[in-house]
Amino acid sequence: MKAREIINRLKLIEGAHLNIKEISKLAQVSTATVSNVLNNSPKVAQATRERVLRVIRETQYRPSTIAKSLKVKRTNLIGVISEDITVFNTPEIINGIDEYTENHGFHIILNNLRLYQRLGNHYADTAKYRNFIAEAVQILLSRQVDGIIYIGAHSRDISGIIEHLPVPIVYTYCYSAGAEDYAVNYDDEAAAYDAIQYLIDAGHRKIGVISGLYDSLQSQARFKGYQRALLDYKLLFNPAYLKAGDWERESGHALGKELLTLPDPPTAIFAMNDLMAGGVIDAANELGIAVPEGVSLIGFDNRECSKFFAPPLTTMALPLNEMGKQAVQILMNRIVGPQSATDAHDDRLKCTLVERQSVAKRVVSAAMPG
Amino acid sequence: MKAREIINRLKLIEGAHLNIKEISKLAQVSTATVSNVLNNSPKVAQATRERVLRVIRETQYRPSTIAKSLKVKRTNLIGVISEDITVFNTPEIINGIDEYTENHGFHIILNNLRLYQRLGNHYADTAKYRNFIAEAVQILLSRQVDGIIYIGAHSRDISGIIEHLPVPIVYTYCYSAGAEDYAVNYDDEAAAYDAIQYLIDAGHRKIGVISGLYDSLQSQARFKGYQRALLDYKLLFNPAYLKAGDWERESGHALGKELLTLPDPPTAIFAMNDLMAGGVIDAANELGIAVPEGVSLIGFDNRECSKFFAPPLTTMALPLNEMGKQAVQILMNRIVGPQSATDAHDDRLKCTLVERQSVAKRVVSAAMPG
DNA sequence: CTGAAAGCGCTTACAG
DNA sequence: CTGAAAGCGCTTACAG
Repeated sequence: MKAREIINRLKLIEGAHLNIKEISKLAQVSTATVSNVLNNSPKVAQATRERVLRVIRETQYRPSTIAKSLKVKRTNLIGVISEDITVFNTPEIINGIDEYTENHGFHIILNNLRLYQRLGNHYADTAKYRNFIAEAVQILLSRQVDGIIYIGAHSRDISGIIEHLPVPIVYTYCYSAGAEDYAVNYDDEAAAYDAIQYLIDAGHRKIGVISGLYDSLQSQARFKGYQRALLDYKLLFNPAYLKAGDWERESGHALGKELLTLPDPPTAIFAMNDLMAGGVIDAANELGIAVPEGVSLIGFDNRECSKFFAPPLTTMALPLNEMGKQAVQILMNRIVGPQSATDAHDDRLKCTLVERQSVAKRVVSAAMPG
Repeated sequence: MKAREIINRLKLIEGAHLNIKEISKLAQVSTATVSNVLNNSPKVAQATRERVLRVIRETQYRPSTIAKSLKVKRTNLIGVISEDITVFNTPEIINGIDEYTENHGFHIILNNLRLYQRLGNHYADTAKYRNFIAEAVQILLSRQVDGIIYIGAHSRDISGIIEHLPVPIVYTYCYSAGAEDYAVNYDDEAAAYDAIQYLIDAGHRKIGVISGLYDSLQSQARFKGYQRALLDYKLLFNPAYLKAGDWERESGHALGKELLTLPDPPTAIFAMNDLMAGGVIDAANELGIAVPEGVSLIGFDNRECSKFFAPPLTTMALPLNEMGKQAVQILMNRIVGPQSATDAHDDRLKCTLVERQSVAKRVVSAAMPG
C-alpha cells in the first residue's frame, strides 16, 4: 500500500509533522477537500470524506492550529491574567474557566503576575503594578488571544488600569467601573445578609460582627447586609457589637476577646473571614467559652482550613468556580457578538452557606418575629 | 505628516491590527528590513533602524506571534497539563514554571484535567484517566507547543500513560520510569531523615511515626529516611511506635491516641502529612496532653492550614516553586538541544523544615551520641 | 546594507 | 462535489 510506505518513511524523520498537502496527496484529493472534511463541511461526498478520514486516522494527522488561526484570524485562545495564582481564590476560578473553555474548543494561555511574590505587601504600589499588567496585556495581544479574563487577588477597583483594548476583557474578583467593562463577582451584601439571617433563624438576637479593613469595599457591602438583616427582623443595631478588624487572625483574636468580655456579650459572632473566625476561636478557648455552646460563630470564604477548625467552621462559600464560568461565558458572548446586551456589566453571584458545627440553636421567646 | 494620516485612518477601523507590510510602507523600507529590526538583526543601518522603530512606536505595532510561529516552527509555548489545579501543590508549581518562562520569552498554555472533579475518589480509574490525558496531549500538540510539563495531583508512577511524543515532556509531582523520561520531585527519604534528625537533635529518643497509606511510594521512602536516621544515631527501632495511617485527619486522631496511650509513649511524633498531624493534636487535646510540652509533633507538606494549628505546626515544606522552575528548565534544555546530558532523569529536590512551635527541646543524658 | 520572492500550513471564495 | 489559487503575517536565504 502506497500510503503505508510514505507514512513509514515519514515516521523515520524525527518528530515529523504531516501537513495538509501530504494528506491530500495520500488521499488523492485537493487540500481544499481535506480542509473541508476537517471542518465538517457538508459539501464533500461521503465516499471522499471516508477516504480522507482514513488517511487522517492512519497517519495520525493533527492539523496545525497555528496555521488555521493565521488564516481565520481567530485563535480560540483566551488570555488569563491572574494577579497571583497562589492566592486561594484563583485556582478555583481558573478551574471554572477551564471547564467552560474546554467544552467550547477554546484554550487558556496563562499570565501570572505573581504580585505578592514581586511586590510583597506593597501590592498596592500602583506604578509597578500598572507596568506588570500592561506588559501582560501586550504579550497576550501579540499572541492574538481572542479575549482576556483578569483575575484579581482580592476584590478591589482597578478601573482605568487597562486601557482600551482591541479584544474584549472581563474582570473577576475585582471591579472595573468603566462603562464598557464587565466584571463578575460575588454578592457581598446578600452573603452577609444570609449569614445574619441564618444566625437569627437559629434564635440569636445579639449578633456581634468583626469586619475586615473598614474602608474596603467588601467590609462596607457586608456591613450593609448585616444592617439590612437587622432591620428586616426588627433587631436593634448595637454599635458595641461592631468591631473593625484587618482580615488577619490576630485581629479576630483581639476583637473576639473584646466582644466576649462585654458586660452583655453577643451570643453569636459573624467574622468577615475565616482567618478572623479562627482568631475568635482562640479567644473563646482562652476565656473558657465553648464554641458553639457558649458563642456561635460564622465565617466567610470557606477557606480550606476552616473545616479543620475545632469546631469545624460554618462559613459562607464563595462561588469561585461559577465566577470563572460566568466570566468566560460573558467573554465568549462578546467575542462572537460584541453587542450581546443581555449580560450584566456588574454581575454578582450568590454565595452559599456551608453548615458545619460552629453555630448552635437558641430557644427564643415566641413573641419574636421571623 | 503622511504616517500620521494613515495611522489615524487605521485607528478608525475597529480593532484594526497593523501588519508588517503596512509598517514597511510607512517606514519606506521592505518588510525584510522591518523583520530584521524586530529581531535585532545587526545587519540594518542605524538610521534605518531608528526610522522603523519610530514608526513601530507611533503605530503601537505588535507583531503577530502566530505568523512568526508558523514560519519559524517554534511557538515558545509550553503546554502545562495539571491533573487538578485545585490541589494544594499545583498553583505553586505553576508559579515556579511561570516565573522561569516569563524571563525566557516562553508562555504557558494550561490544560487542567480536573481529575478530582470529574473522577471524584475514583481518580485512579486508569481507563478514563488515560483518555483525558491523551486528549489533552493531542490538543496541546495541535497547538504546536514546544514541550509539555505534566503536574501530578499526588506523587505516583504514571509510566506508560503518555506514549512517544514529538516534543519533550517532563513530569513533576509524579514519576515516570521510562528510560527517556524526566521527572522532578522532592526527596521524601531525605526529608524524613531531616525531620527525624531535627527531633533527635532536640533531645528526643522515643519517636513515633504515623505514615500515610502504607503502600504508597512516599510512605515507603519516608519510612526509609526514618530508619536511616535511627540507624545513624544508634537508636533502636520500636515497631510499636510505627502506625500506618491513610493521610486523613481522622487517622492521625485515632493513631495518635494509640501512640499516646502506650505504656511507654513516644515523646515526639512524626506525622507524614499536616492533616494527620492535626489529628494528633486533636488526640492530645482529648487526652489532656499539651503540644509540645507533653509530646512534640512534626508534620509534612507545610499546608497553609498548618500555621493555624494550635500550636502552629513545625513541618517539612515542599520545594514546589523550585520543582516548577527545575521542570521547565530541564524542558527548555531539551527543547533547544535534545541531548543536554547533564540533567538528571529523576531529580529530587530538598525539602526545608519550617520551624514553628510544635516541637520542644528535651534534656538528654550526656552519654547519648549525636 | 536592502529588497524581491518564496514559503510556513492552513482556509475560502471562485470556477468548473 | 472538487480543485487551483490567493492570501493570512511573518522570516529567510539569496541577489544585488
